[in-house]
Amino acid sequence: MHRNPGPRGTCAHEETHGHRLNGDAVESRARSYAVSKGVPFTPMRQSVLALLAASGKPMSAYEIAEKVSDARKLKAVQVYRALEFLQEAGCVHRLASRSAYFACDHLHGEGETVVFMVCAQCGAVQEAASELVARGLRGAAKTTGFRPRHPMIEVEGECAECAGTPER
Amino acid sequence: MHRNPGPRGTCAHEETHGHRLNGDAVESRARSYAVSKGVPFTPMRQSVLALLAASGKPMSAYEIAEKVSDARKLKAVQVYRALEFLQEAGCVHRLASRSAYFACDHLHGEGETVVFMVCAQCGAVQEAASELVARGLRGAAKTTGFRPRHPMIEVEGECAECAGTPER
DNA sequence: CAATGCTTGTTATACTGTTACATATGAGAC
DNA sequence: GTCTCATATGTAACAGTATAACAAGCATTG
Repeated sequence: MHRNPGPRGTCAHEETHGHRLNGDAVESRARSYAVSKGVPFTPMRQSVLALLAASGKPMSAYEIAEKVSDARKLKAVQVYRALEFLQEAGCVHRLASRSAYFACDHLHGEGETVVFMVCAQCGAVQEAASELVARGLRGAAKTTGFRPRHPMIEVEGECAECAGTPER
Repeated sequence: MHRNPGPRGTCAHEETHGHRLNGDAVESRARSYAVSKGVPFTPMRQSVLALLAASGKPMSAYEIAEKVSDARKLKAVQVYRALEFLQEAGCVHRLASRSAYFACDHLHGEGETVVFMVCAQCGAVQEAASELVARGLRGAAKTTGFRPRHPMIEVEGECAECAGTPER
């Protein structure tokens, strides 16, 4: 499961996981963050996170608003507020390439460079932390003095499942 | 007629250039593309490209519509149409993280992995083609069978100029 | 000329995200 | 208890981004 090519020097840790995630784990991380900030983990936040975690795929804020169907129809702004909290908590990320949000149970380290691989067909997201990519970015940046800030990168492509099912 | 930058293999070729670009070069590439497609390189397309090339920074479609100031006020939809052509021609890229478009005179090879470094402060974009990043992505993808399609990645950070001028 | 194919002009609309303000709720201070 | 304060929620309006649909223009070609 874990490939570790281990190119010399600093430990290159390559970890990958798919879109099946542990809802309880991600929620407990959100709760911890709420406690650390002294703010409540409200039902609103819980609902949005639970929906994203259960879906396992990126959703737009308006999709979320529609599908958080505990009777009440949420307004987009409410969803955005919940998402803001969840992003701060590190439980949810935004995919700029799709203007969509998805839950993630991977606790990202401080300087870690995370790669989000987005399937163009089914929308599933896989994450991987790649030290090799991180080094490549640092190398590219060094020549111009650029300082990478949020090393979160998105790559479009085709997941294994969709590649195996060409014309659906 | 696409030139394909040769040095490949295991050798990591790192090429970088800033946001000063050659307006004539990028326009002639657009013209070549137009010829190859048998469509005209119209004044509309020329204006949008010229503005982007002269600015050297990413601009939103609506900004472009305002600033293409040859008397006529462009509608957004017209700008989007021009941008569509220019993106196909490879002269303009879209920055998903900012919903902005910028001109680029770098002819990207087929399987090349390009890194766009976006300064969070001034908005300037620097490009670099990194073979090391490409290898990292392939490695990360291989573990899950993911096939990267459009290896164009965006990294936010701080450019050397802005880093040297902390509070402007 | 007529037909075709592409570009442009115009209107409308959908999607994404934020501002502003009123109200509610919960925890501590008195 | 109740006052106060900070935060969360509800609501409306709006700003910004992007596309759809269709009419009209302008080439080139048969």
